[in-house]
Amino acid sequence: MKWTNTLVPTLREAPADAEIVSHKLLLRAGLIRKLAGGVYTFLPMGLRVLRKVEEIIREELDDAGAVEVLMPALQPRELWEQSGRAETARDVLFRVKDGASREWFLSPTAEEVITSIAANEINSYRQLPKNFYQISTKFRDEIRPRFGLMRAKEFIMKDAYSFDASDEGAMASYHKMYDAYQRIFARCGLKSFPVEADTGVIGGNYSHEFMVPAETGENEVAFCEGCGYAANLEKATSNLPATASDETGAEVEEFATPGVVTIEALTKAPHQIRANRQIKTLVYIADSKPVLILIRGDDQLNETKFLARTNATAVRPATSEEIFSLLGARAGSLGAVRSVPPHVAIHADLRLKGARGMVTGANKDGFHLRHVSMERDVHVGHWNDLRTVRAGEPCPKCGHSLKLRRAIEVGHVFKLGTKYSEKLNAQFLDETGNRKPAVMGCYGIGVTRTLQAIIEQGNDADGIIWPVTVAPYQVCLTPLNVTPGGEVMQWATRIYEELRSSGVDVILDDRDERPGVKFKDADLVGFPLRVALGEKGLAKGDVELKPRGGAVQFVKAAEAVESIKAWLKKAVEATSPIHRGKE
RNA sequence: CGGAGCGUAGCUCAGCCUGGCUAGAGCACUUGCUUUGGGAGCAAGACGUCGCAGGUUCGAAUCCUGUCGCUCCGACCA
Repeated sequence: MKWTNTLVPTLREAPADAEIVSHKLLLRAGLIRKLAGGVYTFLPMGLRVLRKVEEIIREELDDAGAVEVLMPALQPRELWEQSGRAETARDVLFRVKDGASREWFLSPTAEEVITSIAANEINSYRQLPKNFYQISTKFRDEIRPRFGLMRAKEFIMKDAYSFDASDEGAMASYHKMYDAYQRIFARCGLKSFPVEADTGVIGGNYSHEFMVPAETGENEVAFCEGCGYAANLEKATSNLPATASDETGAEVEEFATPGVVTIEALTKAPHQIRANRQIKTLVYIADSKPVLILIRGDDQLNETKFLARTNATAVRPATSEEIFSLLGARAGSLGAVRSVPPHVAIHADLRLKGARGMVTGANKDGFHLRHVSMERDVHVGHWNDLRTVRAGEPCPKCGHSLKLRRAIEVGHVFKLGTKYSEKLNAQFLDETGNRKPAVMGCYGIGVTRTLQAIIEQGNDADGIIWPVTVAPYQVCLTPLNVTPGGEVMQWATRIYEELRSSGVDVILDDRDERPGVKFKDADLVGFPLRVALGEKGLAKGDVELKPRGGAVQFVKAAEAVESIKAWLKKAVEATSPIHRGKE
């Protein structure tokens, strides 16, 4: 490709609405342009990267036995009603009506469609297992699009769905995808790591997210350097000792605490009750039913864990009016010992199990209770791990100290089970002639997000540093004098043609610009190898090879093509350290 | 949806508080000359519905009201 033939609108300054480095560089390097919040056009350089990431995904998934399909973005509303998600996913669904007022959803994902295909086309265990994938535009009405491609209303996702005859088969499919993901991200030059993820109402332990460490990531991950344990903070647990029981059987006693409405305030004089001796009482509404949640005073509720432990589809904190009408007291004086209506379920964090001599609200404004024993005084209906892990707590597997870090979620693998196959009748006949629902898994990769994560991970003050496997062009040929027919252009053209005919991805910067401009642009866009040709060098027969972020080396012009190919070969190998077990 | 901020040239921004002549600068763009190994210099030029609508006023980019859009924090995130 000749530079003057394509469009690479680089910017010296980043548009003011870009906040994080990868977003700025996407704009400055001319990869994308914004049409509206969360909606972007891919310009030639951006599209080339996107296609390369997609191609890596295709190669690895095909290799892992998945097959590509393409499902419609327009999906009939009725299908989503069948799965129940017309309601549960309503907030993210884009709805459109056709001329006959029929309602359609723009696909945010495709479990419904693929499962209906399976329901119609897969009838026998002989056809299983199957794994279908597609790479397509997805739509989600994100409340708040963010950071360019990181969270967009319209984005490109690879979604895959596996169908198996048995649970063991589903696990095998799951692990195949898990392994493929490791290779995909490694080949994209990304340092990524899998973490245990929340599985929501479906339950089970078979969900992993693939994370790219980044301060700007929207996820927080707990991990252990001792044994490799890693989990999304929404899911992470730790191995903390139980709450000590200070005291023996004294009766519950009310005491006045005027004006004290926080855990913090109760730790101070005159009460001086340590936070870990307090019970925090939270009121939530789970699908319109009020519930009490008890957490130790020094702990934080993990809403995701709580949601996963109820059968509710949605939970939210109760409003202050709801709290008052339920318990007759305001937040700050709440407790689960007295005046709790019998229909209200009480959930408690496991860390409170067996705790005695605790302090909690009296459900009477300005009063608390002391000498509270969880077992004796509180009717806990559900004991679960509901707290949020903190850095420094012992790893649940090996006891080492846990660390926390922020990360970008680029992929997710999930064992679904039979939830969708049951609702949408994706059944098959097994060896014995019995009708069974297929056991499903689903697997997503945010392709556009992955692209941005690569930039977030690979950049410096000069611009993007692309891994050679996904760079828009692997080589940027930079003649410093573009006079037609001149010696520099003659050499540049010859090398350019030879590289192209041997399949090297090369862009020829044939602009009549000063060298500084060309160098700055090449660095900004981030081509892995820049080959500069100037009159001075050519007088000695030399051209200059400069890897992005590396040192210059001179090679003879006549040997330039071979040197470039050799460099690329090494670079590709270095980016793909994980080799497939191919015969 | 709650909180905060911002909308002036393709990009970055000044001007607004304290209303006043023809609305500015840098970069980018066009033409010419010079320059030519890390975002050149000089000269000339083109580019604006000051987001939009209404109001106040002799007069509005500037003040007021409404509205739309964008960004950030929070809530939310199959």
